[in-house]
Amino acid sequence: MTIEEGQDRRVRRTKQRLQAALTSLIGEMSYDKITVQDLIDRADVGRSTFYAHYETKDDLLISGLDRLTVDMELHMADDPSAADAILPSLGLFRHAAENHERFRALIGSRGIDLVHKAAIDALTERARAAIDRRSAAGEHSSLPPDARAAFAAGSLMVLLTWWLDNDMPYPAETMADMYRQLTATA
Amino acid sequence: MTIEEGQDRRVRRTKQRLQAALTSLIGEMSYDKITVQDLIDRADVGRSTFYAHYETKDDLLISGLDRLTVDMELHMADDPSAADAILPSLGLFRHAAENHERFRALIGSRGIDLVHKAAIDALTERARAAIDRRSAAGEHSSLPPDARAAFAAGSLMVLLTWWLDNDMPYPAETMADMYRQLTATA
DNA sequence: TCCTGAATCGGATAGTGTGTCCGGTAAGAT
DNA sequence: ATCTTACCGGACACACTATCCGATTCAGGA
Repeated sequence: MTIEEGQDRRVRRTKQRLQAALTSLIGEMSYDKITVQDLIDRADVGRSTFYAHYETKDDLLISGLDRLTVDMELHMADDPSAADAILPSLGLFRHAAENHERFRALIGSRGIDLVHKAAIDALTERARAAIDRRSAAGEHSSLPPDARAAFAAGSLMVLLTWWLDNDMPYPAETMADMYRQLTATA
Repeated sequence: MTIEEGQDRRVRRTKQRLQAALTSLIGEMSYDKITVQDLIDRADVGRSTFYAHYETKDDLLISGLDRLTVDMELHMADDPSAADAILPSLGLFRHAAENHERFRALIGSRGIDLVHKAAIDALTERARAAIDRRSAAGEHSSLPPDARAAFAAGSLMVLLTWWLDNDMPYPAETMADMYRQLTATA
């Protein structure tokens, strides 16, 4: 549930504020230390108002996640290698580099597990589609497609996490190359 | 801090009880729903007694983790392919198959993130050592050892997780083979 | 066996956070 | 202008945490 158009202005404003409060707070403290009280204080919104829109703190987080995954998908589509790779990683690495503050807070070993999992799910789905496309095109692999997809998505996240954790010691292009090399056999 | 020898019998008994209570409860409900009250009820131990030994619930969990990682290491050492692979996976897959209830509760998408991370850390360290050994033996790789280690550990966990989540549709041997194939270029 | 110190009990307590409720108010929609 | 809906804000019941302390039990050495 991203913020939709056909709602009362007040509703949009409130959701907007809460989302902003969350991202702003995530930058300051670890996610699980954030309380609902913190959120409504920062958003300057009444307590009951929060619960009128979201069940829990996690709910608010997940609501905002759509944008993240959509963004990821979007940037992966721009990748010049999108055609031949199961998961075109260059666009993703570039996107992560551009938004590294946000990405570091959300993904990575100090990130939020919920987000991490959501990202993996999105990537797995994409990988699965690419694999099916390939096999429809006549490519044969002895490995089960599910496992290949899980591997492709998981190992990409592993590299991305490592990269973010280590302050991005290489350019996005190098990372994409690394990923391609490491998963060449898949 | 595993349960050590040189302590008062009562201390050992208490810790033993609490550890048992935790593992037993993990089998019944998700880890984050478990409260300290649940633990001391199940262990039949006073509240203050719990806090005399552990700071928090996580503390208790982490204390018991040593055994898990040591077990993993142990079983990986028994692996016949231990010599030539960066991470010998067969022993691990077999060990996971034998204790699949426990492993499913701890690792995997429905598992406990803390445990997952601890396992990755242990594997990464092991992989790092193997890589250093190789490079000392004259092997050259264009990829940074840190990244290789993170990739080896992470992708092994990905496969293990996928395997456990999907009710182990293949024997451990097949999984180990899969892992070897998928990471052949590393 | 007896004694001493340590561990445990158990119940009280302060503190924090959650989630719900409701009457009153303010702001949007038509 | 009026009707509708969202919001406020404070109160409330509840759950869980973490600490404390006097009383009790128990382990292990003399």
